[in-house]
Amino acid sequence: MAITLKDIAKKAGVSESTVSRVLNGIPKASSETRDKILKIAKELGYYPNDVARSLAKQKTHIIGLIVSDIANPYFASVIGGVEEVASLKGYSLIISATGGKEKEELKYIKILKEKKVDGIVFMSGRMPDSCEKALVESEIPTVVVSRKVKSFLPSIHIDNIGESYKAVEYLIKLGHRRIAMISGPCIDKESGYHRLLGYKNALADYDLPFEEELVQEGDFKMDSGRKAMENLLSLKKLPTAVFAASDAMGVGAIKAIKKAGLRVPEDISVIGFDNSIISLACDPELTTIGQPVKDLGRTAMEMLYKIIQGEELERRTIYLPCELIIRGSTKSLG
Amino acid sequence: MAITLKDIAKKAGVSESTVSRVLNGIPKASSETRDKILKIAKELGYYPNDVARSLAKQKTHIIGLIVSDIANPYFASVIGGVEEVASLKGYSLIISATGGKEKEELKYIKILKEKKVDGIVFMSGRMPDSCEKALVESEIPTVVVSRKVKSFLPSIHIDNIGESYKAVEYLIKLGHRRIAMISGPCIDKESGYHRLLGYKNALADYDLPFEEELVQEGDFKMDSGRKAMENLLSLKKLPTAVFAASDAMGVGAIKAIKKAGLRVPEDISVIGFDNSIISLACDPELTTIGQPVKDLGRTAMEMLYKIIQGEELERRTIYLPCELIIRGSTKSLG
DNA sequence: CTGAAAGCGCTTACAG
DNA sequence: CTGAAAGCGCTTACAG
Repeated sequence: MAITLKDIAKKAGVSESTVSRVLNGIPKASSETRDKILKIAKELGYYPNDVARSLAKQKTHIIGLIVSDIANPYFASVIGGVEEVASLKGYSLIISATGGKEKEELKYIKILKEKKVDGIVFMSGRMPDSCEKALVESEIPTVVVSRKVKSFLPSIHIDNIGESYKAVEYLIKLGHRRIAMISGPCIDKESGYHRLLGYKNALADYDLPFEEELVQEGDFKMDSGRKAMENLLSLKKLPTAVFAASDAMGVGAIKAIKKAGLRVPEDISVIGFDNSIISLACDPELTTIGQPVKDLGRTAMEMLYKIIQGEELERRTIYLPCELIIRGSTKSLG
Repeated sequence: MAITLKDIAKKAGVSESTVSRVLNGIPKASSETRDKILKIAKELGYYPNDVARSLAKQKTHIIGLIVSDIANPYFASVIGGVEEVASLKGYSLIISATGGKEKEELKYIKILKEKKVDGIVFMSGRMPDSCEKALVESEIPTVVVSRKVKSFLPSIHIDNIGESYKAVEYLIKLGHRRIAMISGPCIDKESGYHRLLGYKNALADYDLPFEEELVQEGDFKMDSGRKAMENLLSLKKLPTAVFAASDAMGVGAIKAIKKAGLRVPEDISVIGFDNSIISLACDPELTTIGQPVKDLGRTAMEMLYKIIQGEELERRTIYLPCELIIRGSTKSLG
């Protein structure tokens, strides 16, 4: 059985209240009783029961994190950022993986409510209305990562449209005119549809025609990028550059291009999105849009902390800038 | 304010005890009161306060996970496995990142004790005596992942010596006689020293001489593999094959080899360790030893669950087998 | 089948 | 400066 306040109180011949105050550093004890209590606590190897404290204080100092897949390096990095700041502020992190399934998401929101977490970071696959409703109704301070919200819930994003625009614009400025895109699934609003939109916008602004055949849809994974590129390579008129909505698809594209006997970037330039580790592993190394993954997590947790503290958020929707990282997979045309 | 048992009891005109029993499905209530209580609970939108329940039951249904770096894909995958099984068994996961620092490790062990977690999965960088002592003294059921322990603490591993042996043996059977190794830091007993040991053992068993100059120490990251390979390439007599103790270093080695104008695997074969995503991103794709990362996590959690349930563990130390995955970076000699 | 009571281990006004 | 008491929201013998 663990040592409790009562044990210390008994041994010190004082009340539990006094022990509690001393141990919490509330400065209303004579240094005499103080020292005695501290000494006994140490002797007995006392450590507080945080469950009891949470119940009494109505605060758990736990943040709940809902994510679709922990093992996904992107989420893992964001989580790393959340954890870093949470730990700094004295919070622990409960992590739940939903596999992007709405039912699981709702289940975990319920569990987190029961666990009385002080806040929630939500970054599961999509953001179904049901989840958003549950989050709002939970009245638990919540920050949403990378998902558009309809309610007042605060959220943090990257500007998928603008950053994609940046990538394509870079290709255009390199002299490319026939630029293909390997997009994500368009049902994915942010990383799918918005990145495609950025591509379209850039083409439009630079008076380049949008051609259906130059857009192939993948699922963000390497193999889908490979297949998408094979399709593009079967076109009568090849593109001179490809914008992939993820590094993995970009790497897949490079593989397909090389397999077809063409060279990157001499024959076709490829640009990715994410700056994940694989963008450095491939050959040539992939030019890409670097997402501030860790900062997304950090900032999410900082926003959450403010809300928990009752502070006003200056902005309920924050966009973090990405960085164009130029490597060997892109080349000026001519 | 959230709805409590008391609210339901009052509205239903029964005692809290009865409400508690009904809500917990303890079958000693007339279906009449039962239905009434359930109905009211639903109306009021009641959900239990798990903190109070934890205090009363002396169980939190929380598992604490101590890891050095969440963002590391290897750990992220293991965590994914732990989470999967934990969730299945009705446990939540608190995750703490230590950066591999002993001080942080001790701090988190303390926090987890205070949070009264039902069990701990420990997979931080090393396993300092102080940590092991703290874990043992905490009396919290604990499973250690990938770290040798001195105490009775249960642990789960891969056989680093044997699996490395397997990798090197494969190269030998391909006809290679001059095989270099890019090892991890030897202060890292398991992934560092033991993998080197497996290399040495294989050489010895096949009557190949061990040559100091063929061993270069890296830090498991890509850049260190590149540098290590550059050193190897400056040898008068080049190796025909290289065993890297991590995929990242293997990829770095490939880059260095290609940069020097040589080919993989025609001139030099390379084999890695881990089967991480980057082993598929590089060119050629890397032959490697595939670690059962997710299963390590799953099994750790299953062991932990048994301990929590008070069951006997058949084996306190479990080794999970790895798989030799043959890809394009290795080639038969001649 | 149901209720009153004690308990889990803390915190925190309130008195003194 | 310190203690008695109530409270946080549950669970669980024990009686009836």
